[in-house]
This record gives sequence, structure tokens and C-alpha cells, in this order.
Amino acid sequence: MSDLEEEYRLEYFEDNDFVRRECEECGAHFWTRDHDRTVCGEPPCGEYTFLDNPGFDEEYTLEEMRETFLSFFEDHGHERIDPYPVAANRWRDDVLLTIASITDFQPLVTSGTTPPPANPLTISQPCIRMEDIDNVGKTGRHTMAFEMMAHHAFNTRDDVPEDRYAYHGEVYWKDRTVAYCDELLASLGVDLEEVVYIEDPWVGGGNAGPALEVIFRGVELATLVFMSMEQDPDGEYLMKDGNRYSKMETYIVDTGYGLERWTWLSQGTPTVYEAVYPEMIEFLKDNAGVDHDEDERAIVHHASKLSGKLDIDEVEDMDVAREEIAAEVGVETERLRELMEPLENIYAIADHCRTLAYMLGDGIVPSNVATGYLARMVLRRTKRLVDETGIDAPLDELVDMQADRLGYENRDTIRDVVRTEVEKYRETLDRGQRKVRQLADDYATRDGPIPTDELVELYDSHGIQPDMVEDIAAERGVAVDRPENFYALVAERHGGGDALAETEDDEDDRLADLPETEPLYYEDQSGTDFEAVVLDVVEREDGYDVVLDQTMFYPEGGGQPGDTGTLSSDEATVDVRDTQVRDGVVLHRTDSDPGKGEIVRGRIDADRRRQLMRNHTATHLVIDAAREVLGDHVRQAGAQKGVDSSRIDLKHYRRISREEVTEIERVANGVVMDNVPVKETWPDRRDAEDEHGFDLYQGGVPEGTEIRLIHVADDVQACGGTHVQRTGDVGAIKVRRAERVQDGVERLVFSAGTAAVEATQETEDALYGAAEALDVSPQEVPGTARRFFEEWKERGKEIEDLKEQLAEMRAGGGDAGREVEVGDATAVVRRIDGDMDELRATANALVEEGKIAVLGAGDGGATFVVAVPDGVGVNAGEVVSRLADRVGGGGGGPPDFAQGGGPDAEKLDEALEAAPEVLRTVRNA
RNA sequence: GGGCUCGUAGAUCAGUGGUAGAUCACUCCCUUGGCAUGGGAGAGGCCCCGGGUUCAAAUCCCGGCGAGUCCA
Repeated sequence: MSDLEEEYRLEYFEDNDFVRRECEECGAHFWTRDHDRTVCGEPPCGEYTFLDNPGFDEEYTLEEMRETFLSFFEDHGHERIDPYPVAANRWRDDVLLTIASITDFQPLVTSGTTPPPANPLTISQPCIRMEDIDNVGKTGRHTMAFEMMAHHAFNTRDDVPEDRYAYHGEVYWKDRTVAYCDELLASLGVDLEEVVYIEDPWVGGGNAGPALEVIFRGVELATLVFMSMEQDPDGEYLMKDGNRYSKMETYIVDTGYGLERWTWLSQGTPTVYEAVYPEMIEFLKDNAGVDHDEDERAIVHHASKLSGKLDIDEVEDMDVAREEIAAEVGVETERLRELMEPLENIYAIADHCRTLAYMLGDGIVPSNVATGYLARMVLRRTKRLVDETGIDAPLDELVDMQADRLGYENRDTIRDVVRTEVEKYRETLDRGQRKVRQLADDYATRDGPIPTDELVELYDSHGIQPDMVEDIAAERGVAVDRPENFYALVAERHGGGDALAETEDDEDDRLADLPETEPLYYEDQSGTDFEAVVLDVVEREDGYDVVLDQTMFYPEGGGQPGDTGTLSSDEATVDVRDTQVRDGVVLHRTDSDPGKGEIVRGRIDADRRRQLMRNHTATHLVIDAAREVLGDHVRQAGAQKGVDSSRIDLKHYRRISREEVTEIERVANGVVMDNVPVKETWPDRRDAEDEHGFDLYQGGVPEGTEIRLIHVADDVQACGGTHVQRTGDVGAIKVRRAERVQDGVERLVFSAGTAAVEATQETEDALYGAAEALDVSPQEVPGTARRFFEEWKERGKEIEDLKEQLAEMRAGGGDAGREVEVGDATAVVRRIDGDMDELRATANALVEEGKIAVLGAGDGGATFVVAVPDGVGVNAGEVVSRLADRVGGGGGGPPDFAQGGGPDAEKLDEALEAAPEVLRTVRNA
């Protein structure tokens, strides 16, 4: 075992007369040029000393600071890289949002599978961290959106083979990294004597390494991480997370310089927000009517400087913390709150709008899942703050102010998304208010508070904040039972949620030893016949996996199903039912064993494959058409190609209308008719990304240095599937339907080629069938169907009406049945073979006349209705129950009107015979 | 990806297996010079769709469609 102390003994520190010290306050080790320094200086061992006392020679705006940083590293041999989207789930599935610049390069680049876009590189990466959301605006230093400026270098040890990783050798390591930091700080006018490097080992996501925190005037300006270890039970390093780690063959410089912190430091304003969004804060203050006099400004200024104490993670009681600040500033707590709260809200609004600009600008569509859900939460929170603070500018305009500043080009879409989402929120609020009002009225009559479980239900199922419930309940004088641990109770409802460990079926070692299968399906996408050698046959539960040296069978991938067909040797032919790929080895799933070492002739099911190719090319066309019709924000959220029909899931913030579907279909078929070639290229991924951007990766990010691109007209996508040669080969595209798979995700189901024609014929057949049934032409079907439906309803009403008349006549006519005396009342017992409605109507009519009605019907089964006028002591339910018993069934109902029946219709008359007896028995009971 | 809730008149919603309801809106009549209002009458329902259980389903069960919401 060894610890990391050695790791920090840099030559750079030696050469520049640094000393290593242990902080008197917290015990951390740090390096400094100031030999008299005894504390590390990071709060709580130090305080911000740059407020009103800028740390740099000049003041910088956000834009200027970013440019200064990037050009500094460009001048020092780094290539400037465009930022990645904030929606990190577009290239990795373990995080939703980009939370650091290194997020961009995980896992493919950090693992050495794929080369970095440049090495070394510098970037200013927009990031979003939701954890601190409650601190934003209050502490003066927390933001949800920020840019992490960084420089990265990807290294491998010299002794590893040159081709093992996608990059090789050392670019630079710890000394140069620290030297850059010093030089950058010095170039901005920082006195290096004041700079402290704290040893703070870094652990995260299965990797670890030594790291340095750079502290200047109490603020952490940068973190320099030297990622060089991976988790390993036998590793020699025990890190702070309690796990053991060992050195990797790759090691990576991962730095993070907070753009906002640097801008803030250069200006020395009381809060970071005033340094970062001065114009927007001016605008918001103006709009909200925040106008302070000299005196008030001084209070706010003083309080802002102390606001670091309001960190809700560290402060136990917010109110107490505010009191302390008020005491120190020398004003009433309430006065301070009145002054500070609107400002805090304004700061938060500015930050949240920037967050939304990043999210929506990068194509996140608000929804109830994943990043879309986060966007929705931020938007709603922002909307609440805006309303609370009395700002009357529409939210889409506020977000647009940030989008404009950040240079987004899709601002119209962003505004449209915000407007749509605000409207949805308004509807949810309306719904919620109505619900709460009703509930409150309900509990107002019951003389008790609204219980906790109702509160939890309102929030969990209807999204109604407890605050809102309390407000509305208070208006009605109803208390609310709101416990401290409210959100814990909500979490409880969602159960343990222990994630099921995905049981990766451990593949045979046999496969690992086999060479990667030579793919023939790219060389000749329309080829169907080939010869190959059977390298191995693995028996499976339900068949065999055959491995060949080369194959034309396309293995399932990119939403395209694996090929089927046959493998024939001289002796036998086996069926290939499916094709899969594991680590480059293609597995042909067959029903019997073709024999290891045999030379076989492979033949794929050409018709099926051709349909799959048509569907795959059609998929590209439909996505492209959808983008044209619906907007550039449309992205693929999943796809599955099939022989008869395929589907793609698209991110879109509205339901796709019938007209839009028609238009998409028209555009896609236009490209089919243009019959343009479908081209395949294998560019270097860096060139491809430079030229086409991240939208290449609609179906996921491929590995490797070179990637395969499919070009169809103007559309370019990274794709591993097989395609037809010209768009005309698709034949035709028919969009069969659009359905909503989640909020914000629309699914288009479509068919290509023969299946498109068949799909059209199917709907036509249905239409012709309907036309024939109605005996009209197909064009007249909608009108006629509507008319028939109307008439059918009319007739229903008429029948009901007639039944009632019939019932009255029956009741009055006394044609059949018999009248018996039951006590003081008269009962009419009669068989009427009508349906339940008729019996009911007749019974009602008899009751009107003051008579007890006992009616029976015998169509199919036996049914009874018994009705009793007011004031007659006979329980109708009881009578029915006894009568129904005689026909093998049951029945019941309220005492004045009951129904029942049973299967034995032939016993109906018998039962009616017994009715007078039953009535008397029940009456006396 | 998972949990929960909802779908009944044009709108908002009641309706815990037994005759489908309320309020607003709508139409007509009365009150008034007219309007606000007030009084009365009326029209308006495949109770989302399909299956099942039951003598009987708006109601219970299963599936589908549509919507909302919370969490990862």
C-alpha cells in the first residue's frame, strides 16, 4: 500500500521554491510560495477577500474572460474545441446532463477506445448542476448553469503497445499543468505569493487520481485533476471513498476553471450574478420595480457580502442565518428579508433562464422523462419565481435574452417551446387549483385539517405543491397537516427502487479467442451470396451459434434486425434464423450444426433483406422530412426497422397533427422520386464532427477513429446499417400513424416499398368495406357515417320515448296480469316480455298510480323489476331477491325499486305465480 | 425506464354493482321600458374503446387508446 504524498512532489514546486504545509485549521496539505502561510485559505479556513477588491488587473465580462482563457491555451499549443451539448445523454447513458468538461470525453475517449478531438485541447463547456438549485440566488455564488473552462491532455504510458489505445505517448502531465495555471494567473496580474495549491485527491465514476485545488483570496478558482487510477480490489492505493485503486495505462489531465468565478473575481462585485449577467439583472430589477435609495443600497451591499452564510446545505435554520446577517448589518430581520428576497429571486431567474437557454438551445424538449423532465422542472420553478417577484415580462422573452447572448440560432423554436410549456403549466395549475378548492371545501365541512396523505397524493399524482394547498386552504379557513418530512414521504411512495443489476450473460471464452469476422455486407450492400469457412460452432439452448471467417449476414444493430438465410456445405443446408454480433464476432444462429472447419456457401434471404434496406433508408428520409416539417429541434429518440413496418421515435414538444403527417409523407416521397444516390463515406470522426456537428449521432455514438456516414440528399447520419443504392429503390413511403409514446416523444410508424403499397391497400380495403356496408361511394363514407350515427342516436331517443308511452298505456290498460291486495296496497303482477328498460318504465308508471309493480320478462334469461310506492311497507329488494332465487339467479336494489334475474326463464311464470305469497311474506317480515 | 392519478352533457365535475346527476353555458317562456338580475320549462350522454366477471357494470378485473403527475 502506498499513499499519494509522493504524487504531489512536483519538480515545478521544487524549482519555484514552493513549500508544503499542513493547514492549522483543517489539516489539509497544501503548497505555497508564501513560506509564512499557515492556513489553506479555503473557507471556512479563510474568507472571500476579493469582494470590492478585484483580484485581477482588469475587469472582464463573461465573454472576455472566456476568450482570454481559450486564447491563452491556444497560444500554448492547445486546440480550441467547440462546446458539446448540455444533454450528455446524447452520447452516454450514465448521466443526463453535462456536469463537467470531462463528461464530453467519457467513456470512449477516457478509456482510449476513441481518439480525442484534439490532444491537447482547450474548451469552455456549458454545464448544468441541479444539486445546488436551492442555493441559487441566495448565497451569492451558486449557479445552476456555468461554463467549465478546461484544458485536457490524454496520455498513455510509453511502455504500452502503440496501437492498444486510440492515442499514444505523453503530451504533458502534472508539472506543465501547474505551470500553465501559474502562468495564466500571473498574466492576469495575480500575485502568485497569494496562490495556494491544496492536495485533494479526486475520486469519481470508477476512476481516481491526485488533484490540486487552486485557491486565491478565499475562492477556489480551479481544480487540476490527474486522472490516473481505476478501481481495483487488489490496487495499492486506498482512496477516500474506501475503495482500492491501481494505476492505469492511460492518464489524463482533467482541469476545471469556473468561468463565472473568474469573471466575478475580476470584478469583485458582491455576488457572482452581478458580474455575470449585469444587463439581465438590471432589466429584471427595473421590471420588478426594485429601486433602492442610497441607504438601502448600502444595506444590500453589506448583506450580499455576508450571504455566503445562507448555504442551505450547511445552515440548519435559514431564518436563524438571516437573523445573524441582519444583526451584523444592523437592520431588522424583516426589513432585510423584504430587501433581499426580490433580489435573490431576480438572481435565480437570471441563472435559471440561462440554464433553460442551454437546455432548450441544445434541443432538449420538456417532457415527463429524463432531461426533458429536468427542463420542465426548471421552467416551472422559474415561472413561479417570475410571478412571485411581480415581473410581467413573458418567460419566453427572458429565456430569449440569455439564448441571444449565448449565440443560439434556434431562438424561435426555443421561444415556441417555452410558450407551449408555460401554457401547459398554466393548465396544470388551473386543474390543481380546482382540485384543491374542492378538497378544501370538503374538509371545511368536516372540521379537520387536510391530512398528509391527501397532500402527498396531490403532489405525487397531480404535481400540486404543498405551498399552493396551504394558500388555498387558508382562504377557506382549513388547516393543512404538512409534516417536516414531506418529500421523504413522497419518496417512500416510490418504493425501495433498488436497481436491478443487469446480469450481463458472460460470453464464452471461446468467442474471445476467435478473430473478428470480416464484414462483407458493407463492401457489397446488395450482395446475397458468399463463401466462408466455419471457424467454430457453439451449442446454445435452442440452436447453434456459427462463427465464420467472413460474412454477408448483417448482425442486428442500429435498430436493423439481423439477417436470415441459409448456410450450405456439400452435405447439408442449415437455416440461419438470426444474426448477432459480440465484440466484432458475428454469430449466425442456426437450427443445426454445419460442422466446424467446413467450407459453406452463405445465402441471405434476399427479399427480406431488401425490404429491411428500403426501411432503413426510408427511416433516414422520414427523420429528415420530419425535421423539415416540424423543426430542427427534432431528434431521434429510438428506432426499430422491420420488414413490414418500421418506427422512429422523435423528440417534439407537441402532438404531430394529421396535416403534419401528410406533409412529412409528401416531403419524404419527394426525395424518393428524386432518385438521388445514397452515399457511404468513412471520414475521420473529427472531420465529420467539424463538418456536421453532433446531429450526426441520431442513433447513438459509434466507437473508433473513422466512422461510417450515410448521405441521403442533404441528410447525413452516422449509421452502421445497410441501405439501398438510390432513394428511388425505396419505392414508396407510407406513414401509417403517429402516436405519443411519452410526453415530448412522438412515434411515427411507417412502411416502405411493397409494404407501403400493402398498407395503403389495407386502409383502402377497410374504406371500401365501409362504403359497401353503407351502400355509398368511398367519398361519401364520412358524411354518411356521420348521418347514420346521428340518426341512430335520434332513433334511440325515439324508442325510449315510445317505451315510456307503451309503459303508461300498459299500466293504465290493465289488459293482462293480476291485481292482488297486499295489506292496504294493490300490487300488479304481470309478465311483459320486454327488456329491462321497458320493465322499469312500466313499473314507474304503476308506482305513479300508487300500485306495487312486480314485473317479469323471459327473453333469454328471466328478469324482474319490483317497484314500491312511498309509504307501503314492502322492501322491493327483498321481493326481487326471493323471486330471482326461483330462477337460479339473484337481485337486489334500494327498498323502493329493485331489479334482478336468473338464467331459468321457464320457471318465470311459476315465480310470478308465487309473487303474491312472497309479497305478503316480505310485508309481514 | 418505473410509480401514481384521471377519462361521464359544450365546460367544470358528482356519482363504491341496481332508474345517469349537479353547476355554468345553451334554447324557449315569465318578470323589466331595456340591461344586470330573478322565476319557470326544455334540449343536450356509444358514461374513451374492446374483452371478462355478474341476474345486473359508468362503477369490479384484463387489454388498448388518450391525458396528467412524481421519481431515476
